[in-house]
Amino acid sequence: MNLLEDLRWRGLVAQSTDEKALAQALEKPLTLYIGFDPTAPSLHVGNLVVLLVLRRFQLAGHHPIALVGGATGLVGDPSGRNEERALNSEEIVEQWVSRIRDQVSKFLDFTSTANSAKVVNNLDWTQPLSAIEFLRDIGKHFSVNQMLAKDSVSSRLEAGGISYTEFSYQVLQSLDYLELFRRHQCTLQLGGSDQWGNIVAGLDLIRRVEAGSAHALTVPLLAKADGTKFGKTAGGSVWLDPAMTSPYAFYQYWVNTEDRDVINFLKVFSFKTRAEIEELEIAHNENPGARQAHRALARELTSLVHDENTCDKIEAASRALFGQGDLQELEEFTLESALAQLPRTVIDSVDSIPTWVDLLHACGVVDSKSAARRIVKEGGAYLNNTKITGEEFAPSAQDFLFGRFLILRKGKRDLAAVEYSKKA
RNA sequence: GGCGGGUUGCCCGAGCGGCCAAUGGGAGGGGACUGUAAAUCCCCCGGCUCUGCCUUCGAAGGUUCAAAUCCUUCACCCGCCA
Repeated sequence: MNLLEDLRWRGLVAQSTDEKALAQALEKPLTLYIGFDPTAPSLHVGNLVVLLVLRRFQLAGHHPIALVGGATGLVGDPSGRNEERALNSEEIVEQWVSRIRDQVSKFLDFTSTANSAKVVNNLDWTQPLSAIEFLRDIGKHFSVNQMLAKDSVSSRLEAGGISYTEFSYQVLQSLDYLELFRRHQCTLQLGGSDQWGNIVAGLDLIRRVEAGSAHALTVPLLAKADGTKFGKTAGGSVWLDPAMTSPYAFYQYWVNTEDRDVINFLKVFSFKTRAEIEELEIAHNENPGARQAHRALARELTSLVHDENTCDKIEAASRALFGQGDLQELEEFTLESALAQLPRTVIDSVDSIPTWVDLLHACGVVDSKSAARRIVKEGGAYLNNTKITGEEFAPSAQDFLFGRFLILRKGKRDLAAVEYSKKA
């Protein structure tokens, strides 16, 4: 199965320019790129879809370029939005660019001699360009009629308007493609399906300016079976940055995937072969309760985005904390490393231990003490896996496992840890 | 520029002087059932030093014993006419 067939099987192809031409071009190594605009300090799992497609291309022998939009991030892409974006300051964008550059780099191979990856920043060629040059050399090739016809623009015109700034976005992105075509013979741009218009605009520019031909391939927006947005939880996006979404929470996000999504997610995110995934599908259908496919998905992604060692610890933690076994029977070391993955708070005295409500709040699991009290009232409060009642309940010194730890649980799966540690 | 309508809790949306922390839906949370799944059913859903107190209904003032509800000014949005 070749790359394109594999992508199609995984449901990763939304639209492309002439299929035959693209398939033919892919027979030899080519250079391709994807852009990521710095709209946040970190990428999230939604960005992962297309980033991993870039990785798939590299694994298939092609030359990947990850473009970080230091320039486009200052302008704002109107695609898929019905409101004008608030502009971020240059300092913020610059900071985000460097963080996202590091993040993106983790997924690509820069050591390969045959097809090493590159990371570029479009500010490098946009910055030196004067407004007059931009208007004369680039702007002249764009027809406003066509620009207005793009979905991203026309839908905004109906929805109340668009600034000249965002209207110009497609020109900047086209310039990127042209630059990469010139500098690196880049002849394929990937992107989410909402990027189709921007990508095609780039193809036109390349054709006009360089009389060159290049390709476009878009990846569908990932849909969940229940119709809700992929990659969001109650707390917001699931980020790749471990400081923004803990590796434990990241792992849990995948383990909690709905049954009817799990096989699809494996296709989209996993680098397992078709045969391996089909095997997991059979296992899953035979015994969904075992969650084999879920665990495989969570394991692979956590190892990839974080690292294997962290993933091992999280798995051990999950087994320990969600297992049927008695917490008292766990080894201290296992418990300690399990708890290290959880939101936690430290107390330095067992003379007057705060109430369960205060401790849960201190761990940051709930926003307010009222919320914590509500949990107790509703019967969803646990200390060391034992249900507690009474809003005033406070743990006692004997409750500390190994004299050091308390495990707080809210509901079925929301855990937090309290550690007793004397002040030095 | 003129006239009219709007701005309510995370979102949508009722309320139009006291019975309003504010109807209803969605999202979210807890419970039951399960499998750390879905669906379903029940419950909760501003905060706190919690039989009470504090802060919320675009912003700031005002009328009143009492305002999300009335008046004034300001900001933003949306219609109709120019």
